[in-house]
Amino acid sequence: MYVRCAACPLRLKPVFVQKTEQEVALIEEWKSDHLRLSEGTEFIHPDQSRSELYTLFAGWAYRYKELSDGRRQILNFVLPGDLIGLQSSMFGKSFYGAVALTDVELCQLPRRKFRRLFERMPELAYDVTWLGSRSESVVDENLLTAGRRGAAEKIAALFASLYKRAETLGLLVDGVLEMPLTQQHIADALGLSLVHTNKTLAKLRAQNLFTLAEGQLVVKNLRSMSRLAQHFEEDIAPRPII
Amino acid sequence: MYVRCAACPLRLKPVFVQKTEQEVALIEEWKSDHLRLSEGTEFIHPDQSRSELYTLFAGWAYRYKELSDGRRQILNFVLPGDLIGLQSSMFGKSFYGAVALTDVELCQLPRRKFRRLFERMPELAYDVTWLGSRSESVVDENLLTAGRRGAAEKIAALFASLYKRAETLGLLVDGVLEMPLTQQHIADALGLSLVHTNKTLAKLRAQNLFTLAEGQLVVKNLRSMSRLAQHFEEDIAPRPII
DNA sequence: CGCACTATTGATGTATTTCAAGCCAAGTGG
DNA sequence: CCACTTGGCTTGAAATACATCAATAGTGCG
Repeated sequence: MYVRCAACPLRLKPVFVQKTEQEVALIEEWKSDHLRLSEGTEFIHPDQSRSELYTLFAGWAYRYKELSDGRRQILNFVLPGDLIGLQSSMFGKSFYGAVALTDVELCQLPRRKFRRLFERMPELAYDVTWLGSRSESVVDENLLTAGRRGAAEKIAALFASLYKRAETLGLLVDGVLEMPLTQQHIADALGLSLVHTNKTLAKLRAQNLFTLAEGQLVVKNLRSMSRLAQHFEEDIAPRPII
Repeated sequence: MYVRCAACPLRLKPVFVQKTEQEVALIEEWKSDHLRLSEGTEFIHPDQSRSELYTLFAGWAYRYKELSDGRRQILNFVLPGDLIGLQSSMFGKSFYGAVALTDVELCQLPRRKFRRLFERMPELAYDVTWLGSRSESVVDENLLTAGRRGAAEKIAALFASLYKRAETLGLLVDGVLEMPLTQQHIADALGLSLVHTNKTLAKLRAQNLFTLAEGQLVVKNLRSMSRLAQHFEEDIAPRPII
């Protein structure tokens, strides 16, 4: 059940910076729990203060904010190896919520030990900062998408970006990405209505750049897809994992 | 000309965590230059690697990204005390650009000393991470705005947010905020066209929630403004400054 | 079976963009 | 001094992208 960092299969993937045994031992010392949550569980609540810092070990999640009348914006999707909950660790409360998109496993890193990290484990502290920075760069790109891309470009940019991230993580099986998003999630991530998302998806499918059925995404021509989206950023590798 | 950290007036403001003399000395040791740039200068260039880490000492700036056909999205506005350039310090290159909106002064913090910060000055490293997190939370909110607020709400949210930030910084003079944004900047920050921004501004002015003329913004009813925008976040204080 | 959730499609309404023109103030070169 | 440009702001009209309303259909589930 419990996954020890020393025996962690995720951190062995080539995307990640490989740590020494000693470093891994430090991380293991920090890690306080290995959580398994089922699909749909909200594990960080807006405006509340209970949440810890987590590394997503398996599954997908997303961060979101919403307006008081219910309009919802997904800020970014969280994939294995990503750190989540840094803001609440620093400010004591979270301005966003986070929800498991599939069943997930989370490595819990208690925030009460967070402050001392900077004195005792500077390497790790650096990695936390690095991951926080990368997370911001993802949100930057999503803001560009929401603000300045048209509906078709938005969808293309989202798919291109997820596909590239999944590829770096070795998550593609014969080019197929198991993508647990409903059209409502896609709409909420892109700032579109559900109906318009559906119609734009239909038009895009006709262009034959990708196939998407039953949660299986295959991008057949990543180059054209990226061109359509004007999306040219690659995922950063190697990167740290905690 | 050169502003020594020990004699820095900015850090004395009540918004900021007051540091001990010793801590300030450490910051001063890190600081390598005090730059003065004129309005319009781009001091961080997308995809390039020359930029350092900076604290904005005086003036306004903004971060932006753009698509290859010229569509531009302003990611956030940078006010005195804000840290900028963290991404380039971590990744070696920047995915965004940064431009001075007014004449500005920047405290330059060379990134070659950045890594060692974590070993030698853990307090400072913590503050850097803190400021990085806050920066992300600002972008989060801007993404919510771009994705899910209508035009009038967008403008109201932007003005409410800037006004609140300025207030915490003590930048208001008799309730007047000297705001160096053109309508094009507002449009680019909100994901609107210039024309629609202008027309929406006209409609909003008719509602008498604020006045804006010649770069002087006065929010007459911040409560109503925030309600219209559904913007309820306060700026975080006290906060660190480097 | 009924219920909830997801995808789909057509019709209609509206928000926003684009195009086009004009205005004003400030700067610049003759 | 003027003629001329430039940047920012403003306005109207037309085009379009996107949202909303409404209805249907398939799927899994208690």
